[in-house]
Amino acid sequence: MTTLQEVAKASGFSIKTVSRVINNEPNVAAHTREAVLDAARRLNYQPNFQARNLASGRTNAVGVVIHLSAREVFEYPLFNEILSGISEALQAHRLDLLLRFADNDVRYTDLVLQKRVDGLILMSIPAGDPQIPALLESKAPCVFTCRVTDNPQQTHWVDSDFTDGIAQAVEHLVDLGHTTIGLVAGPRALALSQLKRDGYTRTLERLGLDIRDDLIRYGDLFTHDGDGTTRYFMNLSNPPTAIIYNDDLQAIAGIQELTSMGYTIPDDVSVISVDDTRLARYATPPLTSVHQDGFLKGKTAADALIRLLLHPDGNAPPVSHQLPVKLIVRGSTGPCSQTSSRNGSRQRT
Amino acid sequence: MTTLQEVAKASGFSIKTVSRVINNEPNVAAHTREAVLDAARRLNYQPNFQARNLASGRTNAVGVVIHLSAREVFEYPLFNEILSGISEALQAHRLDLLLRFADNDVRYTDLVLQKRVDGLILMSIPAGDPQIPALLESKAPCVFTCRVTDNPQQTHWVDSDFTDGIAQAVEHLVDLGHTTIGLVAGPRALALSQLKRDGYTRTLERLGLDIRDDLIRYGDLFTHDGDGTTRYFMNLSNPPTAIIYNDDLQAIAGIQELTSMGYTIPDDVSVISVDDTRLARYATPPLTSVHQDGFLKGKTAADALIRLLLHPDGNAPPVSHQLPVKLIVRGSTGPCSQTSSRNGSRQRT
DNA sequence: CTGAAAGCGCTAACAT
DNA sequence: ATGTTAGCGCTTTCAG
Repeated sequence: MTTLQEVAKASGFSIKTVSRVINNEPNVAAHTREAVLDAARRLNYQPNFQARNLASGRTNAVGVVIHLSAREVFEYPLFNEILSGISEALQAHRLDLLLRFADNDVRYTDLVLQKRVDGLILMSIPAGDPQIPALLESKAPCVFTCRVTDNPQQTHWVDSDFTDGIAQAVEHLVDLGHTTIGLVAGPRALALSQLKRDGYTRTLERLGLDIRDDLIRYGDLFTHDGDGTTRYFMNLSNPPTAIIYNDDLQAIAGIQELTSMGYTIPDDVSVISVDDTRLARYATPPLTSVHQDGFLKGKTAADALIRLLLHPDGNAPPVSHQLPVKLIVRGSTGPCSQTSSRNGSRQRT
Repeated sequence: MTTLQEVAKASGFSIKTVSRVINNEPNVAAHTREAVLDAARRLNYQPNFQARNLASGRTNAVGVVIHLSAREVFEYPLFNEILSGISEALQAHRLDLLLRFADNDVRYTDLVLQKRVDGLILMSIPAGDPQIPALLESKAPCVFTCRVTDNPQQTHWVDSDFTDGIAQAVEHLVDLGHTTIGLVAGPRALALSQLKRDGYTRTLERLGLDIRDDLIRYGDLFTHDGDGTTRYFMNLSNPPTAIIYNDDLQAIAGIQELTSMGYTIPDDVSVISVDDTRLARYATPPLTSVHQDGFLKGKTAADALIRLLLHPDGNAPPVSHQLPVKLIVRGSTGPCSQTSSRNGSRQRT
């Protein structure tokens, strides 16, 4: 292991001059620079990041924290897209990417408190997570890829506009004649679940349709419908003719459940999913889905964090990015087969 | 930021004693330990990893290097499975995971040379990669998830037994009456391509069938068949009745190409893919595929690396792990529709 | 059982 | 344009 010291000795210059050359700082004579670089090359010098980091107080690494297990993360293509976006943004700034799966109360604040990374991108952190207060108090640069509901003003975040997404989904279904629509939101503690609920109720209200509490369910992410939500819906005395699931995986599981119960999709029940990952396209039938741009989400979050790292804006107000979403219509939605008094008479507002 | 120094002062003990307590070293009186821990808690002490790493020479982080772009990696589910396995193994040893996408000559040797990580797991590195020699020379702990053909003895590796996998695929096809089988291997520079070729030729030989060079093609990974291999095959004067593609994505693209050319799968052409990721199950028709266990591959590689980190076995011979694979038969393969003289008369060896 | 001193390899003032 | 001097916060000898 060659050190700056040794390069200094070999080149005949001081350690500081060598440091300047290695770090491409100005104010070094051209021939000095050459001589130093030559010595460095000869000795096969490599700067030691540990030392550099300790002395400078920076790590040139960013932590990505996901509040799920590695398996869950990698089973759902959306995270891959997000990670891909993050990774691309970081690479452009030569920042390293430290991945931390924080399921089961795994700590993540130590990443910044122990100076392992310069900042964090946090994904799917539920409201009320006990580590959040300490994190915010530490003033470490952080960007959340979803809103943390209990600290709305205090964090930078980037999120997709699920309220609008569900609104588009509901409108599409109502256009097809559906008036009884089930909504499977995610966990209550995630902001996205509340956003979806808002989009659902507001749109039904706006279109003058009834809102039934028994048609709104909360649940897990990605769960393969082990919770029986689909069965619950279809066993209601007045079951929905369309169901909006929380994500593609849930929708696929829901369709399997519906099929096993004897329903045909979309003839008997229309199904809409959210996220529109690759899974939506490969499903049978292909899913009508609310598309969100995972790559952009990741890139936007990373760029926001990079900005924080470059310009530590003491107390500037948090920045938020709301990304647009778009309903992609495929084969899992169709006209409502049940004649309904509202059918055909609905007026668009 | 609280330092050991400050905890020492607050607790009235020396910095070394505090260090011992923090690191759970023996030879500290119980009440001393209590007093120190108490002070540390009061001051909200967090060890600084940079300093600890610099002093100890270890980083407690492992680098994962993939010779593909972030997009490519995350588009293909196999890598997710591998990463998931790696991540799980590392987490058990409280090692951090640094991800590096090394497409386009991105450097990765600096990760170890500059002491950012303690060791590397390398994926999909082609033979002849110019960074390999320096890496091996540095003696840094490394595990490859595929064999690097030009340094067979010098590296630890874990790989799936593609030779056997392709053998199983060929046998299955021959059982179905196919005697003209196309093979699309990966890039020539990857060991897995050679392994597949070996499995192909050896099995045909063993079964007494002809080996035609024009039925073996090399190509990229995951390419969506922009290279026209499928078209090339079908335009041969004696085209194959079955094709083994390099991976699930290629097989899916191949099926699309075959379909657009008017062939029906599997009635006209049988198709087999390798990897058996989720994509294989969702494809239409579902793919007959050579399954490899990505999670296990990742976990095995990480565990091998961890062993190297814990027991730096100077010059012990490299360890290799060959993981079993298994052909999963689904709907993309069927009986050969062409009458052939060999049909039905073949004897299993 | 506990402590003092000497670095790890680099950066960051402040000289010159 | 170049060099000197302190540290960064911790671990590691080696002494008590």
